[in-house]
Amino acid sequence: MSNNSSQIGITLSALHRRPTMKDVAEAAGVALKTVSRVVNGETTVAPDTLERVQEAIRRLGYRRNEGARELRQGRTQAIGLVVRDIADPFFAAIGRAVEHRAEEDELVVMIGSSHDDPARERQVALGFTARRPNGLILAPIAKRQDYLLPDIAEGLAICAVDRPAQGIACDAVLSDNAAGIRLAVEHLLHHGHRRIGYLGDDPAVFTARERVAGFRATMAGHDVPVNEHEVRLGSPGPDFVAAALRTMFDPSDPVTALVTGNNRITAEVLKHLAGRPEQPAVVAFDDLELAELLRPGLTVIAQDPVAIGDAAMDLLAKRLADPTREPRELRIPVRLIPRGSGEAPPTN
Amino acid sequence: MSNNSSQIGITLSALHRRPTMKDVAEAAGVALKTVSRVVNGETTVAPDTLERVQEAIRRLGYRRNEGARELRQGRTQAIGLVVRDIADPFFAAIGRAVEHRAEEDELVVMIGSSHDDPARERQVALGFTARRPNGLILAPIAKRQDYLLPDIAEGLAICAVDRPAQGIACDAVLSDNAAGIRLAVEHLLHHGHRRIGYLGDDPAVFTARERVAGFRATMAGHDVPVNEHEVRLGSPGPDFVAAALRTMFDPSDPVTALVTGNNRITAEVLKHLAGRPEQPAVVAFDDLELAELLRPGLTVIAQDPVAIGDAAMDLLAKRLADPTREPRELRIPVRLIPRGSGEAPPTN
DNA sequence: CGCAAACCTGACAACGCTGTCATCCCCAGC
DNA sequence: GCTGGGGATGACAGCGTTGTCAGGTTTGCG
Repeated sequence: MSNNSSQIGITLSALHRRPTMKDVAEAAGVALKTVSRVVNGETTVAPDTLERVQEAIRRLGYRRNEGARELRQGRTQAIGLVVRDIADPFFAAIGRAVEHRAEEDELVVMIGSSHDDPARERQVALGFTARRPNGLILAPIAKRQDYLLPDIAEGLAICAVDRPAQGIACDAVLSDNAAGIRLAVEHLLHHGHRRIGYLGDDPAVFTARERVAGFRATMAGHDVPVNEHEVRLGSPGPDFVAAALRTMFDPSDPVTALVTGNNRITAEVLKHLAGRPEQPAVVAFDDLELAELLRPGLTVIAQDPVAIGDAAMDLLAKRLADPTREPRELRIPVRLIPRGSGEAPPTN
Repeated sequence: MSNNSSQIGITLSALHRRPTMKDVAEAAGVALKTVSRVVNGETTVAPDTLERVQEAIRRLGYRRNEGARELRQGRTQAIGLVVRDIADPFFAAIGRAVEHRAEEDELVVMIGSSHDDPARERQVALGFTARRPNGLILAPIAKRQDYLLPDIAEGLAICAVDRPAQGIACDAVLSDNAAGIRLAVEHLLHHGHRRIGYLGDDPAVFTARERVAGFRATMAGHDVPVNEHEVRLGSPGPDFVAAALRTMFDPSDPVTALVTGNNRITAEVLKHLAGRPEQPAVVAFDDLELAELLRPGLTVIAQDPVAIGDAAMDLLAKRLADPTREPRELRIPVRLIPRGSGEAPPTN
């Protein structure tokens, strides 16, 4: 190796070159192709040849170079996973599911976060597709994903999660956002609340739109009027939440319950409520880790990220098997986990 | 393409073959090698040639096949990351840091979980190294990692995190476990506690040993006697925790404070304490997401997973630059986040 | 004008593997 | 003894890229 010269000082096993099929073939006294047959478990190898080759593989510690194999075959046995933030428990759980399924098929999972930046989404996704993976699972942030069109044309299977993709025809796995909020609202209505406030994310976000629509639809379906100043949408943050709560607790007509539209808003709301006299019933979209430790308890609408990841892998497999199939949009059910909040009648 | 025949029904852009450098070269009327020069930003290309090639690249939508490049160069521009569970917030945060650094260097991150299974650790790690990545970051679970010796000999940079690796010489980045527990104990001692219980993980776990050793050392350093039945080590779980608490709250001589050795134990302890009359001061190793929402507050020893991931990437870079350097073990400081618990004097 | 140096370009091999096809051998069957 | 067929093996090309080296053209300068 050329860099041996710069490796002065290395003692014994100075940077050994990996054994290749060629090395194994020489050691076993067979042709390279025969080694390939053995490595790939083809059955047309005579027993004693097989034995000799396997022995040489063991002796040299040979392992197949997947990169070379994949170049030859035109596809990398891998799945790209682009999420908004892998440190977000929701996406981490999706990642776990994807990884679990990938392992069964001996696929490598390449992971990256967009951190809600459209340019990064694109950069990370294209960085993955340049490796020619079998599939790409993507939590879309950018307005359009049409930068993936060439990859799709070339046979890449794509599945959107959390939000649908735009500008490309691909499968998608989404939570049933509206139904989740319906569960939350009906839980509160059922226990006697009528003055219910809603705090949601910026309506530019797809899921936020679906959730607030679910809120309005459910309230309307039960003939409960909604005061517009009790439906507040904005970027989660202390200022937004503080202002929203101030309006909702206007003494002339305070709400008795709150529905929060995502976990960042929930956290902010709970922090604010700790310092306020009003203690409205809160039902939150998104489960919180350790929510069962909170006192009072917090009733939540839990998404099912593992089911989402699983379903996404299913859809990828189906698309790889039949690239012509119609793109499908799957809705994963959410469920209400009652932990006390909203189960007492309104207190004012 | 051979599979065009099976693609009956595809309309317009039936599975296009990706353009290669050869295609670009033909389109631009230059040699393949010149395209390579342009793609790699070499400066020895005449301005008008450059222009022609770039135009052809744009027109064909050419993107370099990283797999082929990496085969040629012998290394995949990638980092393998094997953690215990990517859905664990601690490892997810390490993942985020690694990914962030990797992105700067245009490295792909391959991620996988061992789920505390030595065989899986090995399988996942070897699956990654078969792709010849630049580096591997590993949270060791298996007794020994010597299955990686061939990869090391071939130039793979390895860095252990969370726990040291065994059977191989490699860098490691660990939390300063003993110092963390010292902070916890001294926090309690400082506020008047003397009867302090310790609940830790199974001593088979490296970090658990370091932490309980920190507990004993600190108590001894302050001349506070330790009752053996108040130091309980075992696999986190309801039964273990319930039994441990029963002993510690023995009416004849109950503890007034508890130190918990990891987050699973902490969660279990808090659940149990909610149903008990005793309300000892708890200081926990590992921060909990949303711990600030808990009432009463929970003082914690927070590890710094982002710093761990960062440091691991640093060490990999240094090792790649100089494969002969001595392996180093880095200790990342932890810090105490006071949130109220343990700040009042003992109540019994 | 001549020659070296600098610059630009391309032919070719190789990275490690697999697909295709050819070859060889052995034995059954006539 | 000859042919056919099937099983075992190997030679070779090629996946898409980059490193090496050689060749050709231009420029600078004595």
